[in-house]
Amino acid sequence: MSNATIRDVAREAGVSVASVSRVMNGHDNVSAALRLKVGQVAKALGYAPHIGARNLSMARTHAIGILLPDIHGEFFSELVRGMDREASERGFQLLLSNIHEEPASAVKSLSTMRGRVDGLVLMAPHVSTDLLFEHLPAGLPVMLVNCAQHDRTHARICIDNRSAASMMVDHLADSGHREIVFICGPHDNQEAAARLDGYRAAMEDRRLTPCMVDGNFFEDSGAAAAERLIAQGRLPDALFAANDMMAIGAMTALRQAGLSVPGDIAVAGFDDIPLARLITPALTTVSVDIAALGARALTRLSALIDGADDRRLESVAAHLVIRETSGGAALHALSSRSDLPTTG
Amino acid sequence: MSNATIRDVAREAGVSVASVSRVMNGHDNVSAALRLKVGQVAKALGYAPHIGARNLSMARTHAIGILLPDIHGEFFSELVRGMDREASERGFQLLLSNIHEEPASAVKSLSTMRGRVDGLVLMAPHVSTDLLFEHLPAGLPVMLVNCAQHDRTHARICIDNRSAASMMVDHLADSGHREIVFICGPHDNQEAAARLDGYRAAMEDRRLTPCMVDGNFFEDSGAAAAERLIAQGRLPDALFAANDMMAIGAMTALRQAGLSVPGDIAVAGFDDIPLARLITPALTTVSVDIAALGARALTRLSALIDGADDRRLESVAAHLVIRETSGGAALHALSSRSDLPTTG
DNA sequence: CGTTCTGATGTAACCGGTTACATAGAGTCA
DNA sequence: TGACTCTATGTAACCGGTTACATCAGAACG
Repeated sequence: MSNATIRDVAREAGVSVASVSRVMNGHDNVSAALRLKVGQVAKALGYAPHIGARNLSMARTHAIGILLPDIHGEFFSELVRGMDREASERGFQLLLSNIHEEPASAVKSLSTMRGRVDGLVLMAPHVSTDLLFEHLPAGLPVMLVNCAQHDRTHARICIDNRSAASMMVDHLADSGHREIVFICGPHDNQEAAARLDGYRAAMEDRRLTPCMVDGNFFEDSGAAAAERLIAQGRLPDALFAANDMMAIGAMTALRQAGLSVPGDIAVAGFDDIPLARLITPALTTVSVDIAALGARALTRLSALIDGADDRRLESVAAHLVIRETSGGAALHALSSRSDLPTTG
Repeated sequence: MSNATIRDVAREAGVSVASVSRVMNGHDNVSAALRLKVGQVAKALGYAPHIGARNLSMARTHAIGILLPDIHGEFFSELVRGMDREASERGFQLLLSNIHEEPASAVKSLSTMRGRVDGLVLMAPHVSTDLLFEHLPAGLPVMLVNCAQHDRTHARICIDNRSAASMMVDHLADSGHREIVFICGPHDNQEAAARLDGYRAAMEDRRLTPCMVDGNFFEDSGAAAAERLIAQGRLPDALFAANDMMAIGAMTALRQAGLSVPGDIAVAGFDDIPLARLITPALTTVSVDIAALGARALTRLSALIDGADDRRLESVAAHLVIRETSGGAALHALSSRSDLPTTG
C-alpha cells in the first residue's frame, strides 16, 4: 500500500542506499550506468522520496509557518497570494495556522510548528505578543506582521496605518469638511488603534475637534453608527470609517435616511476592498498593496532563514484612493488593480 | 541556538528517553515523581518536541495538503475558511500549494507532498487530471474538488453547477422571459461547461432556443458581450452570465446604452459574490456555500485517512438568490451571509 | 521464604532519508 | 611494477522522536 523506500530501491537495483540518494538528488559524482539503472528501478517501483524523512535528516523543511488571526476575507487571500508568490519562487511551502482569540490556542499553534517549518510569519494584532514570544521555539526565524510596536528583538513589518489615516483627514479637510467623525474599529485591535491615532493627530494639527463613535469593523456597526448620528440630529460634514465595510454600512444607512453622498455628507473608508470602486458612488479610501506586504514579509523571512541578522521595523506606506464619496475635486486617482473572476 | 532534544532532557533528568517521551505525551504509566522531574527539566531547558521527528516515527503528520489552482480571491478564502474550521477541530494543519497552469508544476507540487501530509485535497479544474493521478503518491488519501467527471476511483465533491443553471433558467422563464442569452465562461473550464450544460438542457426542456455568446469570467467580457448584442440590435429578454463579474460588466454596458435593468432586460449571474447584493439593482444570482464545501471535503478526507472506503461523487447543491435584476416578483430570498471585515 | 504478578523504567530498534568517511578499482607517472 | 591520485560506490552513523520488549523492584500470596 504505502510507497517504496529508498532501501527497497537500493536492494532491487543491487546498489547501496547512498547511491540511490545521490541519483535522486542529481549529484554529479555518479556514473551514467548507475544513474540509469537506479532511475529505472525507481520508476518501476513508483518510488518517491519521503520528504518528512529528508527534512529530519537535513534539518531543513522548506516550509514556512503562517500564523494568522483570521484565515478568511480579502486581506487574508491577498496576503497569502503575495506570500505564495515569493515562497514558490524560493522553494518554500506554506503551512497555515489560524490563531484564535484565546492566547492558549496561539501557543498551541506555535508549539505544533517546531521542527516542521524553517521560519514563521506571525500576525497577531490582538493576542498579547509577550505571551507568544515566550513560547517561540528558540532559534526559529520569525517575521512579525502588523504586531504591537513594543517589541524590538524581532524583524517586523507593519502597515503605516497612522500616517494613512492622517492623510485621509487632510484630504477631507482640504475638500472643505470641518466636522469629521471617525467610526472606530475594535478596541483591542492594533491596526484600528493606529488608524484612530492618525485621525486624532491630524485633527488636532488642524485645530479641529476629534469626534469618535464606536464600531467593530463589521458592516452593521457602520450602519448603526450612522443611524445613531442621524437620530441625534448631529450630522457632521464627513464620516471616516476605520475600514471599508463600515463605510459601506454607513452609506446604506445614510441613503435610507434620504441623505446623499457626497452631497449632504462625505464618506471615506480604509482598505480599498474590491467592492470600494464598484459601489455607487465609488468609495474614497486608503489602499495598501497587501500582496506586496506578504511578499515582502516572506522575502525578509527567507533572508533570516539564510542567516541574515534583521530586526528592523519596516513600514509599508498606504496611499489614498480618492473616488467619489469624499466630495472634493472629482479627481480619479490611480485606479485600483483589476479584479479577478471569482470562479475557479 | 537550536532547541534541546529529548536526549538532552533525558540526560539532564537522569532518566531514559522513553520516560521523557512518555511524560511529554501524557501516558499514564509514569510515576508522579518522574513526571514532575521530567517536566521541570523540560521547562528549564526550553524543550519542545520536534514535530518532524515525531511525524516520521509515527508515520502520521497531522497535516493535509491543499492543492489549488489559484490561491487568491473570495472563492479561495472561503474554501480555506471552511477547511480550516474542520481541520483544526480534528487536529490537522493545512499545507498550501498553488498549482499553476502547466501540468509540470502540478506534478512537482504533488511530489513535494509525499511523506509530509496524511491526505490531499486536490482541485484542478483545468489541468488534465489523468496526468496528475499517475503521479499521486500511492496509498495517499485524496479528495477531489470540482474536478472533471470521468474519474471513478477517487472520492469527489463537486458543486452542482448544472442543476443550478437549470434552476436559474426556470426562474427567468417563469418570470416571463423567453429569449434568454447565456454568456459563457472560459472554454477549458469544467465549471463553466457544467453551467452551460444546465442552461442548454433547461432551455430545450421548455422548447426555447439556446443562444450563447462568448465570455471568459472577467468583467470586461460581460460588457463586451452586451455591447455586441446591442450593436446587432438583437436584444433578448434576459441575459444569464456564467458568473457574477460578467453579469456586472453586462449591466454596466446596458446602463450606458440607456437600457434599464430589469425594465428593458433582465440579468442574472452565478456565484453570489459579496458585490452582488450591494450593486443597484441588486443582482439575481446563484449562491454556493463554499465554506461548507471546504468543510465537507475535509470531513470526508479525514474519514479516508482513518481508513474509510469512500469513492462517492458528492454533489453540493447551489440555491437561487432572487434579487432585483431578474425582474420577476420582487421576492427577496434568504439574504446572503453577513460580510466579514477585511482588516485583521 | 520462594514464587508470581504488577507496574515503572530502561534498552535498543525503527521510521526513511543524508552524508562523512572508508574502500576499491582505474589511471598516471617515475 | 609500485606509489599515488582520482573517482565511483558502499558502510554506517545520524537526524529526533516512538515503542516493543526486557528488566527490575516491590507487593501479594501460598
